[in-house]
Formats: sequence, structure tokens, C-alpha cells
Amino acid sequence: MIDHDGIDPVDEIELVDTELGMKVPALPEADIAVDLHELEQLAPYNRYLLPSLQQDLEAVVSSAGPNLPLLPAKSEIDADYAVPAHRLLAADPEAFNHLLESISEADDEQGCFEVVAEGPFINIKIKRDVIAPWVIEEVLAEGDNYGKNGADLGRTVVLDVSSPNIAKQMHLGHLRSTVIGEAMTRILRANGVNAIRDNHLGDWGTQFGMLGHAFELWGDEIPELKNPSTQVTGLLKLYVKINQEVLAEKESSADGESPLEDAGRAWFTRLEEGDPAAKRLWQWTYNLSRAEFEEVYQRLGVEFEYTLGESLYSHINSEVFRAFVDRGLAAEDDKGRLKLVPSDEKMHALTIRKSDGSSLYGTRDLACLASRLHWFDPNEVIYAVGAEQTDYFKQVFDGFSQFAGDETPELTHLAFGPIELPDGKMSTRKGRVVFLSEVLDEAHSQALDRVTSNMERRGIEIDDEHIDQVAWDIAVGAIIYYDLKQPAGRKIVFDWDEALNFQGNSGPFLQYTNARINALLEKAGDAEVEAVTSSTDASYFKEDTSGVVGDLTMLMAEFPVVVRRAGTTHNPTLVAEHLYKLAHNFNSFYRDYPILSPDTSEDDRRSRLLLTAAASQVLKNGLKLLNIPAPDRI
RNA sequence: GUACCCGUAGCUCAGCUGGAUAGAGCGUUGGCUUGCGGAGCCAAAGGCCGCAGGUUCAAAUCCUGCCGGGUACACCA
Repeated sequence: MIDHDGIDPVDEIELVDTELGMKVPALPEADIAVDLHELEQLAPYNRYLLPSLQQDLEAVVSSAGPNLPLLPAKSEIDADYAVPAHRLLAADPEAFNHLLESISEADDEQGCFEVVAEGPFINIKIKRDVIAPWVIEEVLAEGDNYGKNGADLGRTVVLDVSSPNIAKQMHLGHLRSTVIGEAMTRILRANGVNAIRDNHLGDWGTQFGMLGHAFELWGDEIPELKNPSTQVTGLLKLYVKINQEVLAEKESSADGESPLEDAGRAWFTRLEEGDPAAKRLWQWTYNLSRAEFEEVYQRLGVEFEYTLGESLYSHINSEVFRAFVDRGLAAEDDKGRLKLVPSDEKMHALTIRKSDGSSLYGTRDLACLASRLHWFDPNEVIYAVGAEQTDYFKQVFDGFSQFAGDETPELTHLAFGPIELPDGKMSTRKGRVVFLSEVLDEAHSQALDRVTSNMERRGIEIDDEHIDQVAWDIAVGAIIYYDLKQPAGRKIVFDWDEALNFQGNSGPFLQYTNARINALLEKAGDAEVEAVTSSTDASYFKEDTSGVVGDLTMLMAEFPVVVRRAGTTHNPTLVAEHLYKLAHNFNSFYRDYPILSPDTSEDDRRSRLLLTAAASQVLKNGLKLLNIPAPDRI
């Protein structure tokens, strides 16, 4: 038998009263302190763009005609606002001209906009030559803080992220919640939010009962369980085995019942009722899994303020049952199950207590919400969980909203599609899974080849340890970016070649651009870069802003706006896209504007170094927000 | 069956609070290193924006219907 008798499970936890009329667990100590940052002193996100003029313009436009919209222009680096005045122009050209004139006279104190009529459109354009030095100056002055803003200061958001199940290895499916949750956290913080990451571990429930039962039946037959380094694999084997047998039982029985499954449920009930032997096995498994998850998180550079598994909330099952029944929000059905009473009749009722008295996923989520409300008093709780659970979250949110009334925080299901394999869905039972560690290892090995040959070609000697670290940075960057570059909603068909493609719109492309800039600045020398960038008014900047230089500075100007929008729309992809554009534009600039060439004049050299330093800063800040490593060389 | 999501370039997808020539990456074809990292840059080819109606000065975008693909509807999570 496996030795887990020495494990000492935590039994007693302290409960505290809440204003919701139910007890919740006392808040466990945080793993890392919640990062409460001070952003008051930062500039607003829209400091350069037209919103400062917006009210004024709206008044002018609406006085000219009832149905004239003032639109933010589609291409933001070209025009800031456009007024499509087709009708006005057709009906009354004189009025059109009058409007054009009035808009031109709008109060633009800083003189950074111009108004042009293009066909029936009146465009209000930013003057790039005026703005560009301001932008560069701001970027360099704010440094690592550029892009951050205090727009959401005072707001608290709890993010329910990652949430792998214990007793199984993390696979590709867990990647998205982890990666999206991490980027979202960093973006929210850049907006001033007090963001709390809680890894809602799947460490409880009937599935665990199945495993426990399987362990007792066949634990001795699984060789992997005897070797500490393969024990999680052994547990997974057990899980697969029992599920297969349950399936077989169901298929061969007339009524679709499975005694084995019933036994699994019973095992879970035993665990939930506090059976010491069951708890010891559970704790052993829990500890094993936590250690294994920790390795993956370290590689990905991800941390959580809290890792509070579902098991914590099982201590207040009876509180949930009682509170919901007392308030008439849950009722027992004819089979002895306790079900929520939905506010909308069309909604299915969610079961929160089985007929044997044990809890379900939803019970624990309700308990968890009540706890989070008490602990953190959040404005919002964001669940980064797969889209297949959309209806489930509607049920939980509905139930909790009825229960907590006005106290209910904003509840957001940040849904993402599944990661599928080219030959279909991942299925643990069918052995069609790609484990996260496999993907990382493969990415690392490919990156290592590339980095090694790169360094050889460039004649750079670095020790193996450093090269290995860089290869990890690239591997992790590639995988994080692959996940982040398309919005969460859709399913991703995992394609090895594309995920590990280091060209085009990819993580390594961004890292490459960063490394290249870094090499350039290094070659120029600290002294010169320092001299150029320390000037407080960007006075060295004297490029023509009509082309790629203008595009580049406008992309830098928009960066804080994008960070803001990514925060409000919960969409980290916006930052990823923006960085791609920025890097791409920089590469065009790099190609067309020699900097360190002997033929470049001193003035041009300084001016271009200044722009390069600013672009580098924005790129770095953006990569940081997405949790993509930015090594100096790759 | 009911509800929700998705049909845009050969492939994977942006764009969808209606506005100007529908954009990226991959792939294909061609070009660019005496000048800083070619993991780069430039260009070309490639589209009845699923189909049919409707609203509008204006529809990939809004509405209705249809067709095709997916997901959810457990005493799982």
C-alpha cells in the first residue's frame, strides 16, 4: 500500500459570521501580499487624444443637424474623429461649410488638431508633428509606468483563474485560463484595479470520490504509484480506468446505472463527512498535485495571491443549504435533491445538494462567492473558465444575485473556447491529451537550437545556463502569445507548427524586435543613450512624421488607450495586437532609417536613438502586461 | 427539442454600438543584406463578408427567415 498514513490533513477551520446571514471560512493567509499600488500621480490614459475636445465638438456638431454622429475614426492613427455629413452636404452645402467652419473654430488650445473635409466626411485629425515630441517625452519620463493609469483606482476585482483539478496533470486546456487570467490581472492593475488572483483548485467533488474508490480497488496494481516521480501519472491512470469501467457498466446495463459510479459517489460522501482515512488519501493527493502545478506555474511566471480549492468551501455546505432554503431560494424536489429556484422560469434549476446530502460544484461556487464577498468586498468577480460552462454560470450568478441582492458584485464569466487537437477534442479517457509540460518542453528544445545557432553566428559567448534560460523565455513567450493573440471566445485547434512558429505574428517576433533594439542601444553606448533620452523636452527629435515615424509615435500614443480598453472590455488580445503593430512598425523604421551608420548625421542619429529608446520602452511595458518574457538577447 | 456561439482570402482569424478602397498572420510568387541582429522588411496574387429578404442616404455590421458547423441543457466539474 502507498504510504500516505503520515499525512496530517487539516480538519478544523475557523468560521466567521457575515452580513449575508451565513457563516463563511475565515480568510486564509495570502500566499503573496495583495499588490495595492498607488497610481494617482499618473497621467490619464487619453492624455493626447481628442476626448479633451470631445464635449466641445459634440455641441458644435449637434447644433448643425439632428442626425449627425461624431464618430471615433476607424483608423485611429489617421484621424481621431470623423463626422459623416452625407445628407447635410447633399441638402445644404452652405450649412455643411458652416459646420466645417464651426468645428475648425473649436477650442483647441494646444493647437494639435486640424480639420479637413474629405468628400462628405469632416475629419478631425491629430497633428503628428506637434504630438510626436510630446509622446516621446511622456514615454521616457514615465518609463516602466507608461501605459498605466489610475482610471479604476479604488476598484477591487477578484479573478477566478487557472483552476486545474488535482490528481491530474495540467494539460493544454488549463493553459488558457492561466494565461488569460494572468494577462487580465496585469492589465487591470495597470488601470489602477486592486486585482486579486485566486486559483480555484478543483480539489473536491464526486470525481475525487471516483478516484478514491479506484485507489482502494486497484491502487496496488499501478506501478507508477510506487515511484514518487510518477505518482500523478499513476493517479491519472486510476481515474481513466474507473471512468472506462463506469462507461462500460452503463452501456451494458438496461437502465444506464453503474454500481461503480454509485460507489464513487459514496466514497465522496464519506470524504465530505470527514472520514479520516479518506481525508488522508485526499491530502496526500492534494500535496502531490500542488507540487506538480507549482513547477508549471514557475515556468510560466505565474503567481496567485490565493490558491483556495473547492475543498475549503465544503466546510460551509450546510450554511449554504440553510441560507438558501430560509430565503426561499432553494427547494427540495421529489428525489430529495435541493435545487435553486431560478428567477426566470425558462432557466434550468441547478442542484446544490444531492439526495445523500453531499455537495456539488455549484454549492461550492455559491459558498465561494459569499466568502469572497465577505473577504474582499469586490466590485467584480471575473471567472476565466471555459465557454461550455456558460449556462452553469448563469445559474450560479442568478442564484447568488437573488441571495445577495444589492450587495452582489458585478459577476463576469470571461469565457474561452476549448483547445482542441487536429484530430478532435482532447479526451483524457481516450488518451488524446497534450500535457502542458510536453508543449513547454518541445518549445524549449526548438528554441534552444535556434538560440544556440544564433549566438554562434553572432559570435557571442554565453554560458549554457544563460542560453537555457533564454530558450525558456522564448518557449514561454511563444506559447503565451499563441494563446493570447486571438480573443478568448473561440475554440483553438492546437497546431504544433503554428504554436511553435517563431515568425510573423508571434511571441518570439516581439522578443526578437526587443532584442534587436536592445543590441542597437547597447552598441550606441549607455552614455549617448542617456544623454539623448534625459533631455526633458525631446528636443533631439526632428524626424518627418508623415510616414512610418508618425505611425510609430501614434502607436505609442495609443498604448495607454489600448491598455484602458483591454481592461474595460476584459480583452488582453487588444494589447497583443497593438504590440504586434508596434513591433512591425518599428522594424520598418529600423530598415529605412540607418542609425549607427557613419553616413548618418549627428542630429539624425540622436533623433532616431530617441525614438528607438521610446519604442523599446513601450514594447517592454506591453510584454510585461502580457507576462511575456523580454530577454536582452535571443 | 430548447437556449447560446460561429459561417469574412487556400488555411487560422480581426473588423460587427451602421459610414470612406473589408484587414492581419500562415501558405504561394517575386524582390531587399558593402547599413545597426534576415526570427526582419517591401510587393504581388488571392474576397457575391453562408443564402434570401427587410430597415437606411449608407449594411460584413442592425432585423426576419433559411442553410451549414459547434456547445450546453447530470445527484460531473
